[in-house]
Amino acid sequence: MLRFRNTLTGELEPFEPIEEGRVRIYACGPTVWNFAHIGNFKTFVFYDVLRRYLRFRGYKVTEVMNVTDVDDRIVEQTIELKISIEELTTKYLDYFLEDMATLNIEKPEVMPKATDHIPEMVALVEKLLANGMAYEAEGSIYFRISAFEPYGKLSGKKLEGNQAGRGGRVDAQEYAKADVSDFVLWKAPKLEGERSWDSAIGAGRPGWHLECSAMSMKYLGETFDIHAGGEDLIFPHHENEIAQSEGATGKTFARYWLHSKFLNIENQKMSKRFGNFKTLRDLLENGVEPMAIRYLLLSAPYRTQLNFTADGLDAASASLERMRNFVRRVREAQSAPDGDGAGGAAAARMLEAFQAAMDDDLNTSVALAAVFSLVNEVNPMIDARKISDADREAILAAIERADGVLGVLALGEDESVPAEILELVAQRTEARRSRDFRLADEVRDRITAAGYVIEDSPDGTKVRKR
RNA sequence: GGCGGCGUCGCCAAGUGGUAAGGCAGAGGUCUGCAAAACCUCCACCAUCGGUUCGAAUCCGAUCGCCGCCUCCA
Repeated sequence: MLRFRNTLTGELEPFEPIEEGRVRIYACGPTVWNFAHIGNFKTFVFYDVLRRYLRFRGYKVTEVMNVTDVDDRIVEQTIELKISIEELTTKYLDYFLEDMATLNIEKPEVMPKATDHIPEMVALVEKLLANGMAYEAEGSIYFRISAFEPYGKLSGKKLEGNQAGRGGRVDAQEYAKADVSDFVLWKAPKLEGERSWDSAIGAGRPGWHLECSAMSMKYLGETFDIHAGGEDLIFPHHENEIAQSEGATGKTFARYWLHSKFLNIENQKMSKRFGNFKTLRDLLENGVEPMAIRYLLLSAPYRTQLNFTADGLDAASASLERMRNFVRRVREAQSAPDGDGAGGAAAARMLEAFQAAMDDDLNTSVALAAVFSLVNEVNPMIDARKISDADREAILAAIERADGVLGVLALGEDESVPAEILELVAQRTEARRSRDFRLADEVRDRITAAGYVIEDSPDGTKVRKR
């Protein structure tokens, strides 16, 4: 039985979608004003594993990930650079999509932009104005928290003990509010050159939380299954989404709330101030392979704080290498006609353990351990030539199925070796045959330098990338 | 001030009452012309102190240390 830890209750709950066989997910996406950083991608890889696993479990998945293309930072940035919102956000959205592909993150079914949904947001605000949960002040419109009784149910925060501004993040633009805790739904323009939209509720632009409520309801309905995000969004973002959504519809907004913990870099919070702020591109420039990054990001369960380190990347890379070598060995294993089926049985056990682990709130650490158990069981069988054709197929199918969720092996990738390299391999084989090992080693060094690895085996010399 | 999380092998990291998964790194060995890959063997008194229990890394309390959120950071 698949279970998730629901932030709303703190409990591990059996997952049951509203509609049989289909899951509707809303995942908080990027604000496209800059390059996304590695911490962002911990969360986005989590979303990806979530959707892939739901499909593994037979569900049809509809995931909506919003693209925030208007907010304070974007507005300030465009004014400073004297460019349009479109110019800035299109550029960084493109980079973002590239980065997602680099990390083998599947594209969500819907990626709506906030600026394309202004009418939906305005309609939501009108609804809240009509039922008295929102009010206008100096041209802006605010949500009246005192009008929504369950406020705080997600984050467990009580308004009394909560000191607004304690974290030093008070709204710099000082909007007028009836209560410090109230949040803005619609912002009247305050800055020179600030982009605003004319509407029935006045000229302005949407507040932070509004887009998520409007767009999730549009694409997923007033109540949907899973709402996911980073832990920092629990309060105030998701708390406010609940208030304005449920305040408007009177219905449960999202049923399961899943939040991923942040990562640290070398045991330290990632921050520009500490100089340890890393974008995906920074890492790639330093020669880190993308799949090692993905592997590291999912090597710990999404709800644990991950320590992202250079050593960790090296270890991830080596772990991946072991997995890839295993797949290659299984593929090339000589068929044993009298195999006893132990390989196939091990594959079945792996899938069972893998599913049990993932069923437990997506425990990717244990799921990876299941895969390595298979590696550890089957490798000796390969050495002993006990793998039959049926075993091989079962093992490869099981690995493929698991990697459909993990997405780290790139199984379909072209592994062909260029002719120049094959030529060198032939030269070396010739040198070895004439026992000219000096020359053979020299040639091997050249092959290594070109990024290929030589392996001599009883079945002949093999060469592969990297 | 309010709310919450965490301290497990050199590193990463599972395990939430029955006696420590997995990966990386390391040591020794097999195989190899040498390597590589693979295999075999080895590698943890679970922050500290006290308590509950037949039994605790796991529950309770205290202490020390680290971290997150508290109005626009995933």
